[in-house]
Amino acid sequence: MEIDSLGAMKLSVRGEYALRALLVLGRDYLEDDSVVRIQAISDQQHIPKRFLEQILNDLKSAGIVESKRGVAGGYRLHKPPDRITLAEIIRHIEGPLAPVSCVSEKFYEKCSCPDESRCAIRSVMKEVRDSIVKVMEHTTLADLADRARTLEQEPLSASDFMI
Amino acid sequence: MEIDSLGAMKLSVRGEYALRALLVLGRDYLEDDSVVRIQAISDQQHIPKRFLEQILNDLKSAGIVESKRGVAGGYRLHKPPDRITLAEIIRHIEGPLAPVSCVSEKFYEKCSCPDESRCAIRSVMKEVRDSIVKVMEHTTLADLADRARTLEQEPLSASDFMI
DNA sequence: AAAATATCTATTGACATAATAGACATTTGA
DNA sequence: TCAAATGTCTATTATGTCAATAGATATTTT
Repeated sequence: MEIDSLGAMKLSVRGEYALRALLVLGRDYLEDDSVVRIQAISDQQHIPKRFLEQILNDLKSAGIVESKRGVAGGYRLHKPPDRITLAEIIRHIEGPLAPVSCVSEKFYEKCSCPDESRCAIRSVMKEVRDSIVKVMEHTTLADLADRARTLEQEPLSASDFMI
Repeated sequence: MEIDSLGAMKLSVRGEYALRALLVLGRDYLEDDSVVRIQAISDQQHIPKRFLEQILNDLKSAGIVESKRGVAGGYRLHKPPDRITLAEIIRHIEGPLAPVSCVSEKFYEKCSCPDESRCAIRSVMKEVRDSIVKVMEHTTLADLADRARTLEQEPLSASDFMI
């Protein structure tokens, strides 16, 4: 293999930060209009603050979060956490969930293979896509927050060190 | 979303070319030592020849293909197509199959989140990883070649145009 | 010896990513 | 009313990878 080893089907750091930030907002979500400061998220999740600004701003334009300015300002989810799926978040931040664009539902692009409609690779990639989407569409920020709460209460198991 | 839209969990073009080239070698595989010329693969799959050289050379160092030099030279699979999985190929060309390195079996890397062992995102990403790996480990070049043969015999179905 | 092929190493242009920076707007509350 | 703390917006930069290209070399067959 090359020196790089960056990874094939990988989330960018930006996408990872987005998920981490939204997990915080999902956990702290209340029906009133309380907000969480960027600085708090940045501290808690070790995310560069200025970079996080951009990401949250981006998520705002997607209608996923909303913001309040001023001295008591900050961010909150724009809709309840059980109505925000991981698929929605990642599609906005990164684009297609599919491993190749020719099997993407939302971002289809023709590929360069000789006959796309009879491409065996494409047909396997469709399976991969479906299995990724199944998890991502099914999991909401509320699920994530629940899971986080559960994990916090559990003792550390040895099997969690290396997987 | 940003202007880019390159995609989150995507295969690189290099990886796609590798699969397409290997599919050709898988289909043409014979027990004798017959080889396929780079030029033939390049023509058939519309892959830039010089780029394909690099990719095949890389696959050779992985023990996936072997080559024969000289005027009747070319490439062939180093082992039977039913013993080469897509996972093996992509891991060599691109690295981890996991969406985040902290859930990778073969390329584990620590991530920057506060407590990896209790990270809810990680636990979801493990599910994603497992479902990707399940397909990739299970599918061999022989499966791919079979599938290609089947697809070629089938009439074009309308549903194959847009998915 | 000539022709056709693979091999190796280096380099390039384009692009995206991740991060940084500075100027600005808004809100609160002292 | 002003100052302080926050979010907003627009640029810019450093870095790195990807995809492709190029040139010189080695090997094999005829």
